[in-house]
Amino acid sequence: MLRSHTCGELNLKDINREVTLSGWIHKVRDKGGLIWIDLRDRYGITQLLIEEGRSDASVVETARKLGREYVVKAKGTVVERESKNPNIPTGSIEIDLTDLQILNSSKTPPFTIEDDTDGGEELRMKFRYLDLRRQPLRKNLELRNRLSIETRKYLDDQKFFEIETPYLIKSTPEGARDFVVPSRMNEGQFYALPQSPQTFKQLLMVAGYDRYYQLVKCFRDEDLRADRQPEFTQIDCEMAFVEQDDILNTFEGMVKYLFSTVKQIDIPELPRVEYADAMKYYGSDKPDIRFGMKFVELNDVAQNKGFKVFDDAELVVGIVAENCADYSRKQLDKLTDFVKKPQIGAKGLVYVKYNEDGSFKSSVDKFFNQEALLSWAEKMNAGKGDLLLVLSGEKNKVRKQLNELRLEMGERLNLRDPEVFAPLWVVDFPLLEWDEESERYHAMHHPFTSPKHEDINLLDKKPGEVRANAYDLVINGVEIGGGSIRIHDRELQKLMFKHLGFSDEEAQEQFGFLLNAFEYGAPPHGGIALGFDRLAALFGGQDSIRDFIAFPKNNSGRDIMIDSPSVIADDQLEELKLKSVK
RNA sequence: GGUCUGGUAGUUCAGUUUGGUUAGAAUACCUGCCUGUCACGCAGGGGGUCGCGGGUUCGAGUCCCGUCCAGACCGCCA
Repeated sequence: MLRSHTCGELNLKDINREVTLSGWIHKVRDKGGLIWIDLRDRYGITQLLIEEGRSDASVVETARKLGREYVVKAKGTVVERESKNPNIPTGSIEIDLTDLQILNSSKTPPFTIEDDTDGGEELRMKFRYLDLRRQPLRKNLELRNRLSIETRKYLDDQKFFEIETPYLIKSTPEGARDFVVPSRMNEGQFYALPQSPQTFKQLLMVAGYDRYYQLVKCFRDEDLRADRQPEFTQIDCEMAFVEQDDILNTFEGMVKYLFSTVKQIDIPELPRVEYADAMKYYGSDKPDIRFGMKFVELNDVAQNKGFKVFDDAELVVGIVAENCADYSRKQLDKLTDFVKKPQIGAKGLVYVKYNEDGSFKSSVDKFFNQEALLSWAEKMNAGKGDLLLVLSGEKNKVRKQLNELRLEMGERLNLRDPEVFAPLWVVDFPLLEWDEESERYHAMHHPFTSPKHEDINLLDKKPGEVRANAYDLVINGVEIGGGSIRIHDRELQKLMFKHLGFSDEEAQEQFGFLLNAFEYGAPPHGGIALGFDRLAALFGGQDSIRDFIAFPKNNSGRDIMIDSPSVIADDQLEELKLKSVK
């Protein structure tokens, strides 16, 4: 027998029990006459005890040969420790060894297998199987596992049906770049890996499976980020015979359920914020509402006072940083540099200090007297001791810039606690979005999203103003999910394709299967997809999804452990007709 | 495609601003001592293509040019 117990379960109730443990050598503390060994497995650490003179000589001899990460089998008796360690669950006992066998040796690992490892990012990726031995990574995967189980439980309770959809599908020009797979049996033709099972789940609705879900891998050949991987997992859902509220309520329920079962946190009713308001008050379609600092537009009090920068601006807008009037010149310069970074692109930053004595000190004192600045403060609901930060410029740009500044200030003022969760729905997204490059409208969500009924007549005249039955789930400034009520009418779908610049032929060629299906009794339907990796990272309090995926890719889309992607052999290429025989 | 930051011992970093003797620290590793450790302690030891290529210079880890790699971000991500 290799083990009778794991390394995480023995305690005082097991005293005198004969046990066999197997695991990895975490640490050896050889005190001369006494040797302690920390034996580690997935479940925890148990201390082994060897006493020179009393323990078997062969056990002492074996113990002195051990190195870090050796795999051993250890037999002995559970005894109470003379000096206990309150920091670990097994800290009151140790195993008085009678037998110790080396099951496998190990090279010295290139980094320490500790919670706070000395290993750098790249090295840990290369030896991912060692990194995964560390407790923080193990806990992340445990959390991910918990989330997937609870997600399935909730959806199963709600009569959802998990159905797998194919990974080898058809490439379409809309959306992200596809990963493609050559077909050996169909020379010169390619499959695409799904960016999402979108059309298949809609076809399942036509087929009558009115509540579908799938924890599914999706693939997008786009550049990576801390929260973006080329292959990622979605909780993909679709429902038939529903309106927007039915979907929001169902998945609001799921969000609450997950927070309650996995994090023991009660989430109150989710606010529903219109896209236009999110942009107006937060400058973002994924606002972080853990803190206030909402935008206040200042055009009426700040323009026409002789300050040309403001007078020429489409929008003058600011935020209030509470109790920051004592910011030094240096701190304000740093904030100015921050907004002037090329990635943010503001021309400058106007500040107004509302001093404790009621006076104002600003970067625009030349143009605005105390009375004028007081009117700003009143409009912004600022009090004594507060700092007003104001940007101006073209509306969409300045909102984006102030969003960055707001998040930065939230960070500086510790208002973005990773253990506080503030989910919300952002609703009424625009249906279409102008794309400068291709000079046509693109679907903001995807081409199957239905327009709001009352806005359909705007499609021809003002397509940019048409709102969609589309919604995002946003938590702590992270887009966790998005969905929409779909089009289920063939003619409306054809009309949408027309507005997206598809000819009838192109629409038929690429999405004919869907349009055809809509002729056979498609029910009203809609759905949502949640980014599962992001959800796990959010629950784990981290910004990067990488350590919530067992084997992630690096910044360049490479797996540096297995060294992929890689070149393939000539005969493989020939077989796929990707290379002609010389 | 772009911007920024970094690459020095097994590992994590300091040193580069202002070129100058034998490139340091911590940790890991090895040896010895140590009977209540648990970040064990003490003493000693080994360990370097300063990412790579070129240039400037009497002299380059340090300055210049190029290049590769990694990370963050912008573009991109329906």
